[in-house]
Amino acid sequence: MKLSAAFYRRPDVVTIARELLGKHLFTRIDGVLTGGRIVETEAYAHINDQACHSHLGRFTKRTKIMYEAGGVAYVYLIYGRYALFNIITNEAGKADAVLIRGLEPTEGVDEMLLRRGLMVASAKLTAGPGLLTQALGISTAHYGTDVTGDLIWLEDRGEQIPDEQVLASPRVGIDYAGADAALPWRFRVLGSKWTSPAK
DNA sequence: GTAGTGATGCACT
DNA sequence: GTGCATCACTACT
Repeated sequence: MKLSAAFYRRPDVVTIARELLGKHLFTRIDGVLTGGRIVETEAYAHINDQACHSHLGRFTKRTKIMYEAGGVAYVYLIYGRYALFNIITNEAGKADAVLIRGLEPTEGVDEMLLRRGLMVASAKLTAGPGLLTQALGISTAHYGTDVTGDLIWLEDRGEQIPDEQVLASPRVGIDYAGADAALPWRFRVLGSKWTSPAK
């Protein structure tokens, strides 16, 4: 079952990030279906969280889309090379987001290998947020794409990840956020080799 | 361990 | 308008 806009428009972004584990993310880019099971996410909240691009009402061209109602993609370029894929949550004007960091490939693995320039499927295929976007064909061109549409969407396949298989830990690479960097808003499925390699 | 990449945002004219 | 510091990362040694 495809996740509806109502799923994303709930107020608690941390809960949404937790619930996205075990859901499936699909893209149909250039007519090719690719996708997999989400095994790692991070929550970013617009209030009380300096790590979030939209914190304290920062409203710029880049973060504009975060102020839309939940259910659209926020894709942005980092370090000049890599696209990172976020899903906007909460209602319009409340700029929360969930970053998708880890994906276990299930559909269109051959196409993903092609996009990544690899010969065999390994953890390298989607090991890291910048690589899974490459594998799925997501780029900054998909900034603002509706994630309940036919280009990029998420599905609930009835799988629940039990709490004892979920690891909550501090987020990655956001030391600049000071004390907020310690918030345990990164969620991973324990034991998956498809979670990102970063500390 | 370190190099590399370029859009972005802000300070300054 | 120009300049430049910053960055939620990956590839390579």
